[in-house]
Amino acid sequence: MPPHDLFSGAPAPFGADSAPASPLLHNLNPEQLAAVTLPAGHALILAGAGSGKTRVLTTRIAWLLQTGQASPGGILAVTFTNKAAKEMVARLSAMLPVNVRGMWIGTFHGLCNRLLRAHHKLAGLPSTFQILDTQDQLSAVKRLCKQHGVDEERFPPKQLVWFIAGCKEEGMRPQDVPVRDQDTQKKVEIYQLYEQQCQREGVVDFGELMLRSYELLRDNDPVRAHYQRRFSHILVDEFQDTNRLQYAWLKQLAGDTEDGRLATHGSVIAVGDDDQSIYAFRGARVGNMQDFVREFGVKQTIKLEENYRSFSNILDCANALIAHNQGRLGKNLRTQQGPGEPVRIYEAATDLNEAQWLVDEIKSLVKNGEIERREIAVLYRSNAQSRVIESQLFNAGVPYRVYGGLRFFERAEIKHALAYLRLLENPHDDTSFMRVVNFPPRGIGARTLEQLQDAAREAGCSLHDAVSTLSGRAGANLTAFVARIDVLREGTQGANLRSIIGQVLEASGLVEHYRNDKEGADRLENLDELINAAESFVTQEGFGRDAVALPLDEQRAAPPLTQSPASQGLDASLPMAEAGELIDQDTGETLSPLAAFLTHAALEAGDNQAQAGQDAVQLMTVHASKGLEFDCVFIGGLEEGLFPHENAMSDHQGLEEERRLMYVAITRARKRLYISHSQTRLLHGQTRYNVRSRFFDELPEGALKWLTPQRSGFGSFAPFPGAARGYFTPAGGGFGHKSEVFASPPVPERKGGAAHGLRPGMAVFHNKFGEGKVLAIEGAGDDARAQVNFPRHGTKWLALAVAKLTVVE
DNA sequence: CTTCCAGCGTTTTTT
DNA sequence: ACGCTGGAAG
Repeated sequence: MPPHDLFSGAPAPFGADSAPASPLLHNLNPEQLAAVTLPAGHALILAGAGSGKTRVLTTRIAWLLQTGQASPGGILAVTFTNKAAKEMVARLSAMLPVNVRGMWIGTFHGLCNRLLRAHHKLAGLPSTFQILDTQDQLSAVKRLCKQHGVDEERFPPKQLVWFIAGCKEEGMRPQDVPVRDQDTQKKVEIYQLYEQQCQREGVVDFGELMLRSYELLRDNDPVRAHYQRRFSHILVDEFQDTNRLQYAWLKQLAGDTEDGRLATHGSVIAVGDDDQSIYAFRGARVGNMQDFVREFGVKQTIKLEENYRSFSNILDCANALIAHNQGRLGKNLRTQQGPGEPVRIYEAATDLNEAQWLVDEIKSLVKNGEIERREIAVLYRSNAQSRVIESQLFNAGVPYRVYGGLRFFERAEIKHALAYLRLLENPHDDTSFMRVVNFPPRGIGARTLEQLQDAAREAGCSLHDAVSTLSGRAGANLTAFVARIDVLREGTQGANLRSIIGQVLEASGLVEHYRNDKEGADRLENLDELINAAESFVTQEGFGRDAVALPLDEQRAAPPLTQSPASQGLDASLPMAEAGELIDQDTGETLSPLAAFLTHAALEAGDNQAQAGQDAVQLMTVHASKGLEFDCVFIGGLEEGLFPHENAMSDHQGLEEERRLMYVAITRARKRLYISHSQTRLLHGQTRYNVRSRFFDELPEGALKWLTPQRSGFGSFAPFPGAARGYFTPAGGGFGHKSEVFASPPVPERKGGAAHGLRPGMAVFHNKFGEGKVLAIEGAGDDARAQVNFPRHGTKWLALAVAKLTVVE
């Protein structure tokens, strides 16, 4: 990241200007201005897509500081992603010459980490506690299952991880989980064992980070009182994505509950958009917005409805679509821009054709110089859809970039290196121990490790400590391994981060191992990159050098924080100026660069395959696109069962979330939007016949342009689109042989056509269920199944070899 | 310890 | 269809 330009903002004198005169407030619309200059108190800001939400948040902070209503130390701004937090910091720095390091701006987990580092003793954690990511957590659970003889068939570790994370998100410790059945009973037992294991090893998972710091605040009156008094202004981004625990955490910081009502200090500003709530599946609770209004007695709700991103045809689509959801807080996007181009709809015969059309369209857009490739995004509901599109882009030689996949700190070789580093910090981290004890291979087999684990359990100690209790030949290699780690720890005391990592990479044998591996070149490169990452981390975080100078006189701006006798002692021990550092509040010790770097690696897994600088088409899921914007957006696969996804279609809530997802997708586009679907799609190795998505019927006709003839109702298939325009000339690549599809009827039939003769949209009669409509057909021959909706019996999948269906004319 | 193969799962994802 | 995981064989 480039260094923050602290002085590019207007050089406004602090606290001197009256609010409206401040250059900060220029060019804000009335709603934005109202939100930025809200008087102290709690408020909800309903910020529509593209309404300048981040700008309002950052300007609000800047305004609070500039007018002397708050000092940097009094601000807490919390986001979900590191990206959002970084952007806030960057924009704020550009606005004001302010010491951003004095402010608590970060992700929920980042801030929790900071709290726990500062009060690790009160939180019951060792100062060296390590953070488990999802991979680590899974392997910890697997290890635990093996150790305790848990039947992994009945209780798949993945499911257990999900269960444990779910409990924590709801704020539940094992004893809080309601046990209805034996299965739950067992899971709770495993949850408890898992907790004990983590505690013994000094590690916390992401959920624990949140839950533990919530409990820290809840159970320690002076600590809670301190932070409540300190953070006079709390701002929450993407509030609709908060889960129950995060909301409870915020309540702890905001004030105490007195006879059922929240007695709060200061102000909490929650910014969110219920229409963009797309993370219910991971515990997000939109209901927190209503709860917030009720429990905080919110008087002020401000809606930001002016959209600065898209032309009105696009917004009309978004508004019309989302209007089909019930129970919204209510919001309509508007723009001062004109209608712009119509939203283009395309129907393809096959997923391959859809991809070919898309690539042709992209090529001509770029060729005409209308648009840069990086300003074109292709969005899809599920990752599986990217494959066809990628192959077509690749064939056509169009540069593209796919979001998603393994991130830097998640790669195996990086995790190996980090495991060694973590063992230097915390030798009792058994997850890390197991990861590298025999990697690179050093003759420590499964048998030996079983013995070691038994010994450790017997002695109630870590694997590291159990090694010395193990005697005989089996222990020799282990002893050497532990000795190597311990020597390394001694030898790197006081060394700088770069040299520590360098030594570890060599001494661990990782470098040599990958050097001997003929496919290890990439991995070596990544290990090199790890050293670079550490180097730039040290520079950025200001370890070993002075942090940015403080143009803002904190003493002058600091509000009276030490007035309460109850918390005076604590206040004295929590120096304001050091808010940005990770400081042990018991010893005053700051986190070592290595410890800080390991924390950083765990909390921020790095970019998703950034090939920065390359002018490439952007491919991603709709989820991944949230918060981004592009001149031109393609949304593919708008088919029943895919978007809305079949797993979400059955219930009302699921369907509404799918609709919000589509809303998010539409509102990514600035100028040009394409929505497409295909009659057939290859999924899991089978051709599926799909009906076009119901979402098409929820868009306003006037804003659309159908690039292919719109079929009237179901069942009648248009002549194959685009063939006359020469779209499907094989490009000479590996896919040319598929061109025969073009000559065949729009619905490609496998092996001489479907014997059953059914097509989606057809009306059929069933002896038991009566008349119904065919929604989809899957498979062929004896495996062929049809999804049929019967008005009286609902939607059913019927095996055509068994079910007697007759076509109704 | 490495290599191979069978079996499994396949909506969305951040920390 | 396909890629990853884990267990068994070499």
